[in-house]
Amino acid sequence: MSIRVRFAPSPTGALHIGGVRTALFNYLLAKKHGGTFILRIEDTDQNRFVPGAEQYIIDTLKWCGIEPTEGVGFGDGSFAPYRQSERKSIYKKYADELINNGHAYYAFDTTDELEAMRERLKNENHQSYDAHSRNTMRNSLTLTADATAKLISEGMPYVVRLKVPTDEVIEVDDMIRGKIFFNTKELDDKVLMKADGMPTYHLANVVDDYEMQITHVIRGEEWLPSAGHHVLLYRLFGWLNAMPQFAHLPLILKPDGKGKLSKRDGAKFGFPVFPLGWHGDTPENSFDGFREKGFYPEAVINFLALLGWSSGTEQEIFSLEELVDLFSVEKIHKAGARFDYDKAKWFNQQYIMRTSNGILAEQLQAACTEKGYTATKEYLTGFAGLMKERVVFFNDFLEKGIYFFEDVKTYDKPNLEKRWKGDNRVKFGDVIRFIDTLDFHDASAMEHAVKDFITANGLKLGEVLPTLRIALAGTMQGPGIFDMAVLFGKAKTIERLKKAQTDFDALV
RNA sequence: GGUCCAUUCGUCUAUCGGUUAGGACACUAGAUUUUCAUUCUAGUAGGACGGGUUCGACUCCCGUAUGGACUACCA
Repeated sequence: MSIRVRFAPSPTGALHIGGVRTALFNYLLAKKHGGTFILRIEDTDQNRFVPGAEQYIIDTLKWCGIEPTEGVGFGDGSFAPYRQSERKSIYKKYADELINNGHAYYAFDTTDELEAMRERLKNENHQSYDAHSRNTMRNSLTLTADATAKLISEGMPYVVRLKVPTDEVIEVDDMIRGKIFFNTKELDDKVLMKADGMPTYHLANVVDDYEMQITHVIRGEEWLPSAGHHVLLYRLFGWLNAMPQFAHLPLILKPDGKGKLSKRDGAKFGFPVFPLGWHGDTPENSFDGFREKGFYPEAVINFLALLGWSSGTEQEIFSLEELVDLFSVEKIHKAGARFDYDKAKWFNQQYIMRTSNGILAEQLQAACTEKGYTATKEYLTGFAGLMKERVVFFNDFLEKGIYFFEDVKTYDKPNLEKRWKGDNRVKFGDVIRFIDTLDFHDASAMEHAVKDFITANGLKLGEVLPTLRIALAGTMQGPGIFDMAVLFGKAKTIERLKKAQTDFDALV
């Protein structure tokens, strides 16, 4: 049987980076075995539904290059619909089946009654709606069949609850953690159908995974505690032989290790926690994502893949294809992994350095257009070659390399003051005139010629060279002086040098 | 409180009973360079604790501690 996995997020806002990793691991398992990767939208909570969230999920998967083979936004396959809100009647059917078999029941308790029950049980270990307390509540177990039917016909709101059997052991076999056991006396009577007619996660998830013939459920560790309920449902439905294999992924933790990474941590720690930007209704609810920050999707994927998984080798840089090839659920680490932004940056830097100058030039062309810069492909190719080892984010190219596109507006005054004096200052014009006589094609030849000229004229390399750099770039940082000069061309270089000479005199 | 999960350098991890416990990020130092970056070299740093099992334990078992998740008509 071929593998079928699903990524099943809830459209309650921007997709968290942890969700992206869950999607990635599902994708990797599917691709590795030539299986099917499904996107299912779990929109059963009408109160938390956020417009645009579904599209955000689709856009994210596309940007990351981990596209599902079927599901919302990716084609119908043969198991549509993939939106749970469109599958209500299916859940109703199965809930009824459970009720008819005595495995579920109607419950009419109001919020107040539920609170009173919890208050009453405060001093006991079982504070929940379970085998201990259900006989004290208002439900079809304590009411007669007639009374129950009457309440329903009168329009009394009700939920359907799972009737958890007493004192049985449920075994969950997790691919990452091994066997986990739950005693049903610790399990509560989970709500299966809500008063609004929508199923809860537990019912919808199990029903859909069964109906969609899911073979492997890869999801976050937060689902581990309710996995017992899920296995119970498979058993009660008689689906045990079709039950998927479970793999509960370790959580992605905050950098300080205190709890799982949450969306507010982005602002708190100063890095993105979302793949793409999100425009909420208020500025506080709007965030930049990895994409806006200047990350490459390949770097984000690589980084996320190694957060909780390792190939077992010492290789760190993996293409998606390599990840697919090497992936195995058994190699997933058990413990939670802290989010390490420094490492994420390192990955991005690696990807930028490994991207060809030609491709970078194409990407830069678009960025330049946005900023109103005009530059030839040839110029941008040269620029990319000079700058790519000096940037971490793609956005750094135009920020750190602004002087490749605009005139130098400010000079590094402290560093200039140290050198703009004596012979260096006096003979700077001579240096410019000499440079003007050179051929601007070979940076290394220029460098030798200028250095010879400098020493031959009794000047110091350590004084002249930095001033040339500041003249051309305004800053002490950046590519080789003559690499820049060649790229700028003679006219622009000489123009900048001459202008700088006047500016320097005014400044220092 | 209860249930469940976890625990190797600061961080991400390798190790599937016998290793000088390896790599990467970060950090420090040095080399290279006109600067920055890249690159290279070197260094600091680790098996939570206590019991077992075993000839031998980071590795298996138990306990403790610590951390985490869950404990909604949210997912």
